[in-house]
Amino acid sequence: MAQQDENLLKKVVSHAKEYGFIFPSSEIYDGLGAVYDYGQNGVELKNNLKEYWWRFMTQVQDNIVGIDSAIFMHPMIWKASGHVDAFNDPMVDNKDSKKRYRADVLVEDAIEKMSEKAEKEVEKAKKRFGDAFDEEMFRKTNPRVLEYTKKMESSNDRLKNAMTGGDMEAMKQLMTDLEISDPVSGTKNWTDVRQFNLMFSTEMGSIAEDANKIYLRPETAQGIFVNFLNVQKTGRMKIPFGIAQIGKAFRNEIVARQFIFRMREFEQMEMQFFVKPGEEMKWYAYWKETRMKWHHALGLGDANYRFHDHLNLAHYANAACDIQFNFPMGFKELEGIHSRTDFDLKSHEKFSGKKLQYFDTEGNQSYIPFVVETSIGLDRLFLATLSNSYKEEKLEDGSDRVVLALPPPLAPHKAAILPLVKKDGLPEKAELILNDLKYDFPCYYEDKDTIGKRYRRMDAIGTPFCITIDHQTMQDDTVTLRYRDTMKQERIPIGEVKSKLSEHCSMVSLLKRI
RNA sequence: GCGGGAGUAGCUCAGUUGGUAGAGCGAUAGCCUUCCAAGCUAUAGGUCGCGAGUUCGAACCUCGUCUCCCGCUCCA
Repeated sequence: MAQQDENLLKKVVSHAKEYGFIFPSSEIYDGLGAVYDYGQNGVELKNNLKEYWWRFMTQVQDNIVGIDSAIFMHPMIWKASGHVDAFNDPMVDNKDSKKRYRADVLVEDAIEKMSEKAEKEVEKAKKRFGDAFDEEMFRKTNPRVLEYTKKMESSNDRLKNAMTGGDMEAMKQLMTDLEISDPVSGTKNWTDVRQFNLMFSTEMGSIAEDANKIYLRPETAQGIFVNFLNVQKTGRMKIPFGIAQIGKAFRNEIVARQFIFRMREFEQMEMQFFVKPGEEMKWYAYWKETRMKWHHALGLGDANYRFHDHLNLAHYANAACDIQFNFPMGFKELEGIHSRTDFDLKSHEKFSGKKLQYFDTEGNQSYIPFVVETSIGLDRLFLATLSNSYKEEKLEDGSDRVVLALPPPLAPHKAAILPLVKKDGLPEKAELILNDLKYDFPCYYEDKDTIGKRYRRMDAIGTPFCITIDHQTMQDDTVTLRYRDTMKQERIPIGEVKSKLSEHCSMVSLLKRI
């Protein structure tokens, strides 16, 4: 089973490359790790996925508007958001066990152990002295307990200093002093401690000495938070309301793998929904349900989705879950829904010194709204759609075909216009039909090779319909309409082609299913 | 970053003990063809991932390096 799925991912990767969906970035220079480019078909599919999300959020929901904020933002924003502290991990490897650890976690564990030892001494003494035991005095005077306590305090200080100062040598020294050994190998054979900063940085300003270090945003959400009042005031938005954004984000992943599932440059579709404090759980539940409906409407199979509630909550959240999808690698996070409380707005208020409050005319009071966030990885949605649509079929005549059974509204081309033969005026007739259709639907024209070959090529890029022009067309203005998934054909008048395509391919019909 | 595996045409691969590269499919042009990838002809495309070393001579041997895959690690 796992083997099969592993092969499926491989097949999807090579299919994506072979048919112009996804190419490795900078391929002629051997590629760039965990960065990918979208090709001629990939960009269409991706744009359609964006449209499906954007129209649902900003058009169908009547209290959500969109923005497009810059990737560069004031460095202080990432202090306020907590990313500068939380996105910095000191890592260390044990050379014997080949295991990697977070150095600060190892140190914290060691300190924790010391605390346990000290408590044991106290417990022992308690038993020995019974009622006469003066715990406070014991802690202050017992040499062993004192030593532990002193060492814990100094270690804590050193850890804090090393973390805030980014001093990795001090961190290593602290590990040495605490005699930390690897729980697996038991040895103290460590590599140097190295800082892994998950945010990309660059300098703004062309003179190096004067330049300010700025970050490429690791999430799009902060662009929404810092524009909260701009949008609320200029749009005269009333709570509850939402702000949606689609954009690139960047994370310097230590190991980025599994194709476009985890990339260093990726695209997020985020919506922050601002609500009255105390009502956040109601809206959290609402968005959980609504987002799942949105996914189900795509038709990739309801059983391929599930909720995964977070037990360990991030620093900003009071409730959080993922919508997981059944990827070729198993169920993995596709979308996150978080109740972010007022953490972000409150923090930006503090760091910027500007009020970020909403005046509620009904209650005649102002407050910092609470936020419910939905955040989906566009590239992950792309992978979910692509891998789920990839089908290898054995046909009755024994031949094979590969078909991308994409939801028709998402397909790069809605129809292929195919003259059966390249003579007798068929190509000219086909061109007339193409010219009539191409303003409403992206079409693909092809007059090379046998008709069967052309059908298979269209199957491979997920074109839901093939319109074939034959000799009968010249006589009665009918064409054959071939369905991608069933391979069935029907003959219809040219005049009915448009309504047929609309019926199956329109984004509106998809949106109405939600 | 560590360990293991891999890298030859767009794709799948062959290449015998080292003697300066082949096939099928695909692509392009043309011919032929009335409906599910298989007819005919011609053409293009590779300094064998990259760099060094050994050798008269390296796709093949040695070292380094890059990329990809798997595992560990990390993951808001």
